[in-house]
Amino acid sequence: MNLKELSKNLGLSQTTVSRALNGYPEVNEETRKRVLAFAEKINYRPNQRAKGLATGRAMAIGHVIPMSTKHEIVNPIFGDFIAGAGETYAKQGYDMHLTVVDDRSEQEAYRSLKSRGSVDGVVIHGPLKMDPRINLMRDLGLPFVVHGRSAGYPDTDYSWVDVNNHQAFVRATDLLLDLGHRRIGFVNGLERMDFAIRRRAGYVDALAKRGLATDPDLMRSEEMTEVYGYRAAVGMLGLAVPPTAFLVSSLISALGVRRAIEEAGLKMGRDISIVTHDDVLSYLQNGSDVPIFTATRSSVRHAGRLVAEMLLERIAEPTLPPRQILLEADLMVGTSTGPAPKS
Amino acid sequence: MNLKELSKNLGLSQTTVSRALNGYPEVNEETRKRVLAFAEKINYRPNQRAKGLATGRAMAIGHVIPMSTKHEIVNPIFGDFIAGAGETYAKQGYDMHLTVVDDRSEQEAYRSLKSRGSVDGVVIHGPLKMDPRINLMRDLGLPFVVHGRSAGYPDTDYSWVDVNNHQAFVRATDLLLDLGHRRIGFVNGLERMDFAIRRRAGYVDALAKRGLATDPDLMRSEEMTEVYGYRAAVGMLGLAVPPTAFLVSSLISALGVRRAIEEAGLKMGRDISIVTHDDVLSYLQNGSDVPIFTATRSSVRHAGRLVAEMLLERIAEPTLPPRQILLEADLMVGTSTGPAPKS
DNA sequence: GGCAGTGTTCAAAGCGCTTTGAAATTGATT
DNA sequence: AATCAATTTCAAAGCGCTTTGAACACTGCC
Repeated sequence: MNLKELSKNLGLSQTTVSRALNGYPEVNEETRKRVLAFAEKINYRPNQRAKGLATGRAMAIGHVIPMSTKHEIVNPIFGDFIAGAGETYAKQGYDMHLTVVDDRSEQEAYRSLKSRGSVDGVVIHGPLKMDPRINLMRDLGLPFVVHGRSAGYPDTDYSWVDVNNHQAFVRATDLLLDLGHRRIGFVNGLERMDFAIRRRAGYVDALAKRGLATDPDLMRSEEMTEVYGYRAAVGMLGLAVPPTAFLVSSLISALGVRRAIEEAGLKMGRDISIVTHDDVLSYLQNGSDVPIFTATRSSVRHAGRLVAEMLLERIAEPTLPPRQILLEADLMVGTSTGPAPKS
Repeated sequence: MNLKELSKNLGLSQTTVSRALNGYPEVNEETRKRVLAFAEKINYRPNQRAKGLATGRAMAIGHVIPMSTKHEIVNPIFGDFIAGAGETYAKQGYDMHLTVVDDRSEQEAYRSLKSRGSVDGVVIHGPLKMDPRINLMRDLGLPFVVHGRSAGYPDTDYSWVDVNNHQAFVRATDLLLDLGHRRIGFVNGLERMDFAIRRRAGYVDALAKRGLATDPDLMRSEEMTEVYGYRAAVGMLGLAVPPTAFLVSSLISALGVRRAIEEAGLKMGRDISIVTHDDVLSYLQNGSDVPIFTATRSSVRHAGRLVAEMLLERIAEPTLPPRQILLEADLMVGTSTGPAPKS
């Protein structure tokens, strides 16, 4: 059933019915009630494409998921982020449009979204340092919000929601240093990613503040899988002077680190400490009452909600200046940390 | 730039340009080349909504993700499934449409997708036993493919792609039985889900075949998180006669089971065995060369590709009879299994 | 009675595309 | 030269909605 038939059935013009349904004031209250009641009864819902064509708005938000052909990893935080954002979209009547692309054609994907008019705005995931997508979005005139930040652009130039990664990793490192650890293995994410750069800086700065130098043998950077965490830890534990603690960028990799530790016959929290970042993924809680891992914690789902809200706000008021939200991570003490063993 | 302007620039009618772009035969080859070249040059892309309105096809596939308000879990396999499906969609020019809904309004979400004309078909995720969505899809006349199956409907009545969960869990249980285990703790997923029912049946049948009874104390069913695996294992290990092996429905829960085992001072593969199901998630490989866990293995990403292919095929040929694919899981022996310890 | 103002409804145009049915052009055939 | 068929192009209608500008029906007021 479409608007035409609907209005014929009601003995009204399409105009009036459309206005009644969309809450315009120039409709008699009686009439509106009658229209709404009937529409409800027959379960009428306007065709989204036709509506979009007429209004020029897609009522949809685009998410582009790059799928590197090399390291075929799907970002594990993606599901939770989407869940948070999707909640907000649903509330405001927006749809979510997903595109999976191999990383070579990512820019093309954004262009295509714009020129085909499929979305009113996009979320930029996993920003790199000086990410070209930010300039691309500006050129395209497509509203966007970045989940994370992109060093190289002034922070106030675009809208983003980010965790204070630097601060979080300074605090995490400080905690380990306070416990007496001096050799801290750093198991970071891919350092083309902005977040990983900032975490590394936090780690390095915290060491420097106490006059400690970094040791390249104690710093790894990779896609954050469980196996990577395991390998990195095995490697570092095999050093002539192994670390007494690990600082890890993801709970998933931390699971791998723990595996390596236990395989080496060491006890986590006694022989060796771990601090990790925890994105509070729903299927991977960090323990229940007492956290397993001491962790910097920030919910990616909550970030998803915030990003979506900010983006919809920008779409509604495109002239507003860019907005930013910097979330502070909690530092939760769990059972994975303890004083450095006397050597 | 739209079709109207484009054709004006070319000195042709919209009709001809449209046909040239869409590969219709009744266009002079010269003309087609000229049109394609120009369109390429100015980077023209037809407006998707207008196209959809004119053709009646949305060129989009819907995925509805229920977000239970109670146990706020996002299915961890979702990312990988989407990656697989997205690949196929991209190849064939389809978009992906996501809706996040709380589970009470799930049916409404499907109705809405249909009546608003947002999608040409949908994928049904996480089917329950006798899942009402299957009948709903039929009523709506919306093409669909189920990822999994729904007991209660005849298998040949609808299209699905499923893993042979029963067979996989028979084999897994047999393996443990062959190793001499007699008390096998079963850490299953939610048993309203079809896959969990079948796995349970596999476990029960394998025991029965050897004349062994089930013990309710050794069977748990929950949402498959890490913490659940941990708690379930802790509980069972505390029994008067604890199990000597665990059969687990998800690698993530298996990580929790391992944690419980190690916390109890036991060694996995020697004191106690684990067999788990492994969905081959990209961020959670089951070890590298030698699997950590002995596991029944079936790639959810591959399933995503198959589901997408099947759905697009159904959309193209709606009169074709339903098709089914039953995937057999591999049984990979890792380091988590060994003979039952002598008691 | 005429006018302005208000409230309510409507016909028709337009969003950007596809597709139908007709027209124009060409070449071959009689 | 006339006819026919095949090839190529076009104008216009239509997809289902919104929105503009006009019309209609009241009311109250001079």
